[in-house]
Amino acid sequence: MADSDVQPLTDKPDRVRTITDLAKIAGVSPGTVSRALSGNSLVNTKTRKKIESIAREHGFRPNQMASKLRRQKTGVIGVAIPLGHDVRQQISDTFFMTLLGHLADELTERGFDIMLRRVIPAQDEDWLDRFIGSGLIDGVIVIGQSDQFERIEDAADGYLPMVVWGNHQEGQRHCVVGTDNRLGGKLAAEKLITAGARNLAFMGDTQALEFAARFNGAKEVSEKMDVPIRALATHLSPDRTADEIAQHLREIDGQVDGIFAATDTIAVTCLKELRDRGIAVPTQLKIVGFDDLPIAGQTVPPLTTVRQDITAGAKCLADLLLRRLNGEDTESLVMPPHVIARGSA
Amino acid sequence: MADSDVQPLTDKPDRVRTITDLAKIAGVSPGTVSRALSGNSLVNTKTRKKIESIAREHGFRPNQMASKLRRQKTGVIGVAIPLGHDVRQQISDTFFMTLLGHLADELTERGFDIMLRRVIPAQDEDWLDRFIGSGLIDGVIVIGQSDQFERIEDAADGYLPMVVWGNHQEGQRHCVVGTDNRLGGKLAAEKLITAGARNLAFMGDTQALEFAARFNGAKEVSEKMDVPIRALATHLSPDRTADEIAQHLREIDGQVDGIFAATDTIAVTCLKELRDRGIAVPTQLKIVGFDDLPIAGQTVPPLTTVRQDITAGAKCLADLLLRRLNGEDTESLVMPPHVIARGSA
DNA sequence: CTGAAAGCGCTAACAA
DNA sequence: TTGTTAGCGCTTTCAG
Repeated sequence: MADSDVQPLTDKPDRVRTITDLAKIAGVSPGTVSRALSGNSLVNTKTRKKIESIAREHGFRPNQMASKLRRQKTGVIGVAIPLGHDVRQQISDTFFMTLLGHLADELTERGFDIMLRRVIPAQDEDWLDRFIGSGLIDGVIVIGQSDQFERIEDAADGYLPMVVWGNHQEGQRHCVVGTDNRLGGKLAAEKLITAGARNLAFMGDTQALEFAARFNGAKEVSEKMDVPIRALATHLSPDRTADEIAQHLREIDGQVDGIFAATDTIAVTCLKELRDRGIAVPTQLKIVGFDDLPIAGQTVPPLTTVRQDITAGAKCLADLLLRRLNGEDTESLVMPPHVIARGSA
Repeated sequence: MADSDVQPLTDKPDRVRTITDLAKIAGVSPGTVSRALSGNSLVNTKTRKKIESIAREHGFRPNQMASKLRRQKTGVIGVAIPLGHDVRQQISDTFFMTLLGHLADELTERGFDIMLRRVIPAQDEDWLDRFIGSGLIDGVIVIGQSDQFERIEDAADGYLPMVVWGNHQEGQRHCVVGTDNRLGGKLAAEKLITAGARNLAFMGDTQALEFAARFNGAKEVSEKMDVPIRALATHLSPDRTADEIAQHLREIDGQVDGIFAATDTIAVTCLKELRDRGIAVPTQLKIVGFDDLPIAGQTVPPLTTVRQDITAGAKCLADLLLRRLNGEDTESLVMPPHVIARGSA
């Protein structure tokens, strides 16, 4: 007689939360409810209809956590964005966010949910294994290798369903999708030199693998053509980057006549800075970017850049991951970059 | 003698997957392992050290799904992006993705994971209740009301831990964070008129609540100032939008001298189109955007726009959600917009 | 301080 | 076709 007659006001009395509640109301066993609601198994049509209608009536939603635990399948893909070489680089980086957007479209399309995790490797050595071993996800997509190449390699040895967006290196063990950055760098340098530049600078953070490859490609061409090229370090942190770039441009004033920017974002900032300082592009200084973000077509002059196909990249990441989820040991995929010639070089 | 002596080659013999495996090795009970690893409970220091070292040695990671199920807390925040009024609008929309990025930063900072879900309400009536009732998340942030205002209202009645990015309406029941779109619209129209425009057009999809409010604000000012304003519909789908805008600009040629673009993205496209057609901004035609995306400062002429503080917005969303997670029934938060005067008006 | 035991809510054999 | 039962791997009383 203690509290059985006290109707708690906060709870609706007939709230059906579990499959067992529902089973009681329907006068069947929990197993039958489970089968009826999951659709595939063999259940009498009449029983199923009844159960479905009761479920609808009471707004019943099965607890996915329990289901996932039991079935040992989550239907969730983890997406990790390691912020390694520059802790201040935010997840809000344009290229990565755009890729993430397309990835979300692709994975949703195929019925997967996405668990997004921003990771700062410096603060958490074990980030990848922890994510993989968490039991929360069926597979993982890593967006950007940052400075975590070795850690990713290690994880790949014992874990198949992982695909990485990034740079490809001869003989690497993890499955990567990305643009041929080295080739992209070559194309950029060629474009600048063809356009008449005779003293080049690369602007970007060469600690990041992909950027380093772009620089190396450009360097190869420069050396062959006997044109000097220097590297100017920038950081991706959006608040400091503009100042750094301005600083660099001041230092190289008059010496350099061709800039290869590691990303369109950097290129656009250069463009603006040069305009402010009254330096004409492309007559006095030529610029080539990388990525071909939507903004590239909108600047003045429009940015000549090396295109990465983000949409195709996202599709490939999803495709390969799904195949790996099925046990296939897929090859990496390196996509060819293309120069988009606009007005800046 | 059946299979106990058969060592399966696919499994490492000493793989420790469960807390029970670990307990056996350590010679303690599973309960003790759980306590030792979760840190908070009272366990003999020596026992704890031993368990921790065995765990490390075998690379043990506790299964989070099981833990979450048992504790009835997930540590996961759902982020839903409804794509209602325009199915073709991709999740890759710049403003939303930027907001998502900052949100990810905020929530990660506070120890939450993020479950991202792109939703097409037209295909799934029940999207919000399903997400909420899934047992997968502790709370939900909806980015953009799209055309789902009523559904969100309904869900809010029975579910506290939800915060929405969007427009605020007098007397609404769900907790929203957003910019005062109506005021923003007023400011934009005032700016255009002050700059000398005498015939305005609003460019954007007025089916979306937020955009409608921006338009209405602008209309209020126009009417008071006796300046005509017309609405030109666009869609957010990135591939079609440019053509639509070009079409509109052709139609209004010579009649309109001030454009209020619903977003910076639209404004930038206008700018480019006008430049291609040799129409001078701001002399012949003035333009004001909305959002103040990074790109706004980089165009030629730099875009005059109405600023929404995305970073602050993300912080607020996270703050309010956390307070709601603690049972507090928080108020909505409407942030004031600011005109950023640059060159286009 | 530690062990035993009872579930979190669901699914999948195995029986009936 | 349906009910029963035994867990998925973890946490948390309750005893000791």
